[in-house]
Amino acid sequence: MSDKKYVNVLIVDDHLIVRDGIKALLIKAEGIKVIGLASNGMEAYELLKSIHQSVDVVLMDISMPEMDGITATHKIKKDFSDVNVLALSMHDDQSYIIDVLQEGALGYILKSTGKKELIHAIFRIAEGQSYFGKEASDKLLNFLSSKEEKKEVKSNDLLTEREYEVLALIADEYTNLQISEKLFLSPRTVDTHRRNIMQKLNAKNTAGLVKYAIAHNIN
Amino acid sequence: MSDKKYVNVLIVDDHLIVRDGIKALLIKAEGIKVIGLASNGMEAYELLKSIHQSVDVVLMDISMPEMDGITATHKIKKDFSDVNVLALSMHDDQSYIIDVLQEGALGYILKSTGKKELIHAIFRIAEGQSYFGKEASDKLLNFLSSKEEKKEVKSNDLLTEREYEVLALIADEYTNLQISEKLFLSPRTVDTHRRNIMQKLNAKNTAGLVKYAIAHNIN
DNA sequence: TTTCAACTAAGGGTAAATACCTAGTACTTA
DNA sequence: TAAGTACTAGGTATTTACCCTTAGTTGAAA
Repeated sequence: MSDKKYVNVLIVDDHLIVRDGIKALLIKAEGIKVIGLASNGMEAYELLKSIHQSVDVVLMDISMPEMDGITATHKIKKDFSDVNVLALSMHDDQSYIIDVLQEGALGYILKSTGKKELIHAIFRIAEGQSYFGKEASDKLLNFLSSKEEKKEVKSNDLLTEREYEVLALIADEYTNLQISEKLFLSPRTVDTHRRNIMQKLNAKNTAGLVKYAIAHNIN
Repeated sequence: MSDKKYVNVLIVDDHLIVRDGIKALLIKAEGIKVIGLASNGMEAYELLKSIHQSVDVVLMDISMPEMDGITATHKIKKDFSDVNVLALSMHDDQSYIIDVLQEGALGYILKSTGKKELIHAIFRIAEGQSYFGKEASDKLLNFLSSKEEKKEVKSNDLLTEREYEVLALIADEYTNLQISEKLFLSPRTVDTHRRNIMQKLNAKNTAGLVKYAIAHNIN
């Protein structure tokens, strides 16, 4: 992108107002051009199929319906490795940061970041360099200094259809028994699903499950 | 505001990018002027102390640190009753909608709403009329047709300091026993707090508590 | 065609949460 | 000074969640 005139940006966020807002923000920034908008990971991926040659930076929200930002980043880097991803999230949870960076995002900043820092980050990412907001840096250092690395790294499989279904009902305050009735399953099966989900997500209990469900828009 | 030239808007949201984004959005809208920004309810309230005469509409996010949008709306309508509030949220949970409307907000729209609808809503609210996005309308009808009205209405007390503290730890995946150790309490006391919180929030179990905690930025 | 993942289900536990109840102390407010 | 609220904590019980393990079926992929 060294000799291009603009950094071409694709904004991915499920909230229209946020999307339009960031677009309006970036329009006034010199050297940046918003060339696309998508409301979820799937849409972004489909859009990139036709315009990936002209996209320099994807501004990627993490929590979205249809396809979340982490999955989308994975698919994008797999198929369009020349497109750089900057994760933009409200969450400063260590696991999201780690996850999306493992999928190939070059940077991570919070939505509570200022306009200046956003623009700076976009230019950095466009050059193929990394950029982390303060919170992301802290969490990263925290992660690197802990010994849990391997454990966490290998636990990034997505949930299965059935597991998503069960998780959604858990987050909706259903008990295992109620879930089993709703899904025509044995309570023991629901119990098994529940514990499998907990293991996959490194959740200690229901609280952890619900936090994941909300962050990933599962419902 | 009938003979003013502009609808003066105050934007309240905890995410700087969202705040700046909406501002950039509205700047291009004819007849609307963004005259203030605040990053939480407390800041908005303090700001209104000096400029409430010139504010027509407060665009109020629901989930914020320091002081959430529901509490802020309450304080604003109490002290500056001529200022109209339009709630702007990512959540379409019935309880938030009901809560903020009970505190005096005139409208409720989601962040997934489009720019056009946002601007339309702002003009409606500025005129003292109500405006609800589709999702809010649906939930409202749902609420009105249910018989739980009184039960829900009377259960809007805020939690106490201690209860917030306990709730935060619950959402952080601590068990009652761990919480009791952290706060130097008897496990029975934590249990009592937990059940009191559940009653106040109409939560059925831990899942309900965590959902509330996240939506209200308790941590 | 066998290997694997997803889905199903159960035995046999322990730990934790949920429910209903009472009750003391400390502090504030009417 | 009486009433109320927050905070504390216990008794007693049931229900639900959580843990470890095994295992059958199905369908898809290697």
